[in-house]
Amino acid sequence: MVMARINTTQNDIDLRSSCPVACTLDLIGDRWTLLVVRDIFKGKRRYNEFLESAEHFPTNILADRLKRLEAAAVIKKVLYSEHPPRYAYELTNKGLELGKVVEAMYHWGNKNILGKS
Amino acid sequence: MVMARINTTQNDIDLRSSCPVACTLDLIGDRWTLLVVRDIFKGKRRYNEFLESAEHFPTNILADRLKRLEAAAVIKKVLYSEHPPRYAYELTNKGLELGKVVEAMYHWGNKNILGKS
DNA sequence: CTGTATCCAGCCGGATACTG
DNA sequence: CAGTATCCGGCTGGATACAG
Repeated sequence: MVMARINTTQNDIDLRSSCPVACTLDLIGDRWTLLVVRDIFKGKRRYNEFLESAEHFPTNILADRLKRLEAAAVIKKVLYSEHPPRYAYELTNKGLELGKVVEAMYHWGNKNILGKS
Repeated sequence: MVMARINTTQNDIDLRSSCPVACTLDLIGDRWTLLVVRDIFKGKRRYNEFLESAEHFPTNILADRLKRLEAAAVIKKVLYSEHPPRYAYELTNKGLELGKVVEAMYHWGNKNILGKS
């Protein structure tokens, strides 16, 4: 059942309910999406930098997640060189605010999975 | 590639890297797991109460996620009636600390998807 | 009520090749 | 470098039936 839909140009995202937690999970509830956001927080900007992450994004998955995140206005592409055109991926305000979620996961994982601090 | 493994009695969970965010996603990075945690925070305790949530858990998915979360010591089963035996699902300390993550998602979804507050 | 079992379509992940 | 395309096995999810 579909409650609503994130209105994007290309990539519609169905929302299951009006619960903010469920909505958020509909957008970022998978094993890869938030790693892109994490990488940008860590200073990465280009496609190849993401590919080099420790978790080894499959390239098709990376391309898909970048599109989804851009469609949801969490990230945006910024042209930073022409001939050939090259883009950098930046967080929007929406994306920057996801920092709280990433941080919470960082602390939780550190303490409750890795047993640090 | 497997970096490490959450040592549980039944349900081993592979970790892709030593990044706390990636580890956390390996455990709760899907569209359903955190909804169980959310429901317990909302006061739900029994199998049927979870099933009645707005998002309509498929019963096999719910059973699987309860097992995973129990194996990872995020929740625990508490016997609260005998004849027939009935269990309530409670959060452990580990689970309670996931509240930060759920809260962060709640606020983010409210503001950035639902457009409230 | 509290699950388990089964079926199945479809998506996801993983690998790899290819293109501009 | 920055992606796109393709292939494929397996898991996920969704529905439903069944059981203690």
